[in-house]
Amino acid sequence: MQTPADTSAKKPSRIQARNRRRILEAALDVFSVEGYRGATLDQIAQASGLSKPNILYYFDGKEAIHVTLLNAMMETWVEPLRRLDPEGEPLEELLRYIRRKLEMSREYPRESRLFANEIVQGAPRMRPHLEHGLKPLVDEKAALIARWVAEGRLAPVEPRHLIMSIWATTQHYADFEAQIAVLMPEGDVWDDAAAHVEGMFRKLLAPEGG
Amino acid sequence: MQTPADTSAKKPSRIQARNRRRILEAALDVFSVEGYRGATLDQIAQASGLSKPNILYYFDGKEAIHVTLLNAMMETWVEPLRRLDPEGEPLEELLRYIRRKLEMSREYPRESRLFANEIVQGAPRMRPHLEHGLKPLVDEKAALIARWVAEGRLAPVEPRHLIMSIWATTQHYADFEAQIAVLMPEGDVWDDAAAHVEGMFRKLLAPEGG
DNA sequence: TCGTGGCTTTACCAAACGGTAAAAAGCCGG
DNA sequence: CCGGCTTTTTACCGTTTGGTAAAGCCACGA
Repeated sequence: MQTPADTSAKKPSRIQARNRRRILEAALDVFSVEGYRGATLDQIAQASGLSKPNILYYFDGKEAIHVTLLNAMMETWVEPLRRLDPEGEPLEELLRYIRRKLEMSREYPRESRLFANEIVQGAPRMRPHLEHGLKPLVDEKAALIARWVAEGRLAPVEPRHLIMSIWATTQHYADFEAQIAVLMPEGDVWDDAAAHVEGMFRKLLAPEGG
Repeated sequence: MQTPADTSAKKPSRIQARNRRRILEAALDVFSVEGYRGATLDQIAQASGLSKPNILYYFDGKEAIHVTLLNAMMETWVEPLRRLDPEGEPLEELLRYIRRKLEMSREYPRESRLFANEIVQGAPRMRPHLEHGLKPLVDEKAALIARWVAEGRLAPVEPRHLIMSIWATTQHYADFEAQIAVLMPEGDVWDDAAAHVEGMFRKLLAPEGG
């Protein structure tokens, strides 16, 4: 009786799980390239190998697919920041965070572009999530960094702008991949990027004349 | 006899110039938010105050408007990099470039987002321009920076990744404005950004223990 | 063997899309 | 105030869009 479209139902069958995964996989391909408005259900249908009505059997509509993708992604996306440890050594904690962030850009470029599209276009479907999910976390971690700076364990830096710089430099390699591919010579772009970014933030954050 | 749609014609009348400007202005609003596929001629028509057929009287189609915007923009967009002076003092030249770049993000956020949309979505209509217009310029300036580094007038840095970092950090404030607006406390975001970014790259680039 | 419930397809729809033809309305020098 | 042009509007067109109704398919327990 109840359709698999409403996630509140109890146990998804094996086939439901498989098809929902296939749809989300295909939708990630399409949304991350075309953006929400530019993507079409027909593209997602073709990419997933399912028919359009069949897709609407598993999801309540185009927007539901998009929202599902964004939510699922944000979980893992902010994980690295959440793991920034107040008990750890400040510089090493931040460098580890930066490394992890760059690694995620390399491993999940589609997710990064999905997010980039949503934000560039004004975050119409994510602003609540930003305000109630991301902002408190950023506030918390910014306060932590500010404490580290006050204790002289980090060079003086504006915490929020530091975080912005980290996001900007790391996600750039995924979001602007098309540009990178044209401008960078063949070779280990990601390895060079890791070395460059880590060196850059090490210089910025190292306390004293370390 | 000839329609104003083909730019190869001689003199545009006063009214042609005015309406083409109005269309491009409106189209910039729409394309920079929705991306190419997400934008519609009806939106542009409504935003410009002209009717849809009237818009197609001045431009050969949706794509022609988009291409016109991108070309017009790229001119001014790479200006700052082009002005990087081989005769100048390396650190000051680069910091001036960074300042100018951030200024442009503040002054032309729509243009930045137009570009961001195009690149995130794979640069389908701009790859030729990237290869034949931007790449040679980047190659030239990367060589210049490499020379400065070799001469010991800059701290060792990978030139191309340096340029990427500059673009990433400066454009981020325009492209992800929706996120910035949520996460940053009220106040001079742009002024703080300028101080942060300049300080960051000064530390990165200053030669020796300067 | 027969349902019965979960899954899939076929055949649609109204609205929105980019674009066109041609008539109507301005505009302006003579 | 007229004739010829540029500009604008009206009325469309074929296609694509997100979405729906309903019939068909399929495995499996009684």
